[in-house]
Amino acid sequence: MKEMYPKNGRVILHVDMNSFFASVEIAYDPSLQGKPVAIAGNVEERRGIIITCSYEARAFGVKTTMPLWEAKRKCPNLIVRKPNFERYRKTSLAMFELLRTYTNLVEPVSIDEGYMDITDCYEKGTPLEIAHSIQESLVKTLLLPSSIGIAPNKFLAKMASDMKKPMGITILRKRDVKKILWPLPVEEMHGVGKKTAEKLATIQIKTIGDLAGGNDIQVKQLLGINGERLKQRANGVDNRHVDPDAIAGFKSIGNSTTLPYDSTDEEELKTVLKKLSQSVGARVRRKDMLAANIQIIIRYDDRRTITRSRKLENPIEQDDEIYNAAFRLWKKHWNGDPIRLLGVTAQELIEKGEAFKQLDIFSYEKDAKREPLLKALDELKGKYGDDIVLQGIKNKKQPFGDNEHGTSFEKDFLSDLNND
DNA sequence: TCTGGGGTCCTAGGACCC
DNA sequence: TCTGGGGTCCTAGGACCC
Repeated sequence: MKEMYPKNGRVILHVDMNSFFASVEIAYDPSLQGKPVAIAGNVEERRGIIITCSYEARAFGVKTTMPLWEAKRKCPNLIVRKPNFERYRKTSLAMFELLRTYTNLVEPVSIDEGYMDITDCYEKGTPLEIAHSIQESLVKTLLLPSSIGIAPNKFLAKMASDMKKPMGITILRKRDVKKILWPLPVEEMHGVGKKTAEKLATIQIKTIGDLAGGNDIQVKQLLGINGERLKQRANGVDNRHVDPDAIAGFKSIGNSTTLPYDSTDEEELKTVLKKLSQSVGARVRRKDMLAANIQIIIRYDDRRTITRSRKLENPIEQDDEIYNAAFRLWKKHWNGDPIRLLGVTAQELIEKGEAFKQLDIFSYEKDAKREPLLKALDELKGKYGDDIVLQGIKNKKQPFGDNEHGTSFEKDFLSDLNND
């Protein structure tokens, strides 16, 4: 059984929790067991939509993103709960802790799914035995159902976990790709949405098999670099590693809200912006980070959506700083039409420690190799004043470090010095 | 009576520098 | 007088996913 996979191949699991939010609510309130349960945003408002729902609700035709009124029409006995994100985050942490008892090579992808590389876990059993053990533990300790895909790479594992829900375990071998994946519509592929499927249809690519055998040049012309990747995946090829640190380097923190009604009321909108800025600020500070760029999102009553962003001279973290940046963007770019949704996002996040280092000019002094530059800096400072020199460094963006930017800056600086 | 909120990655054009 | 090409940064938007 242990020869199930080639010696040099990998064994990747994709663990996907079934209707996670609804399952967590049911785990907390067992009286919901076996009933049609849905989690919906804006429960009181006309704009509530289904975020997720139990399989009992799905049997009535209730689906994710369906407006609440429609879901209730399809399933009059639907039990509707508001989302409890704090609860889901905690449960998610517990779930990933459980996965890490099998291997450290666990890569969370979202709140309710992740990849595991169990290639070196053969002492714990066959891949199938390990998957069963994980699934049972998740039920026993957290009362949560899951589906698991077993495959030689991430893409196939992801496709496999989708095949049997709920509580499924599916093995997808490379040699099964032709028989199992190729007949499926290309839209079933992870990474292919409606637009990409439409584009592919123009060159007669309708199934995953069509894409696998598609003309390289045509596909690339149509979809760019993504086309090449998708074609490889369609052929069962995916060399991405399971990276446990991938989630650590998150790129942005944002909050947005759909207003109860479309609004042009400046005071009202300012209050919303302020609230959003506060919540973003709290989250940024909790992570000990600073934001070097603030973005706002405006969605108008006709669903037209614009984003406007601004890079900041100095990274920020405080609520009022974020609000000021957001307000200025809003003031400048709002065309006066009724607004349906507002959002504030902190981008280009840097860790506080890192930010300090970047501004710490004296770090040069610790590095003997920087001696000539340090002298040059002193000379420049004497000539133009500290402020101007520091501003010059800032504008170069990459003043320090041993990378190529640092080196080129060093050259720039010295050549400036010689020319002037 | 329509379609939430949290993200990531990619593309493309203009500014600017060399 | 006329005028190249490469590289990076910034900004905006689109596609996709859960």
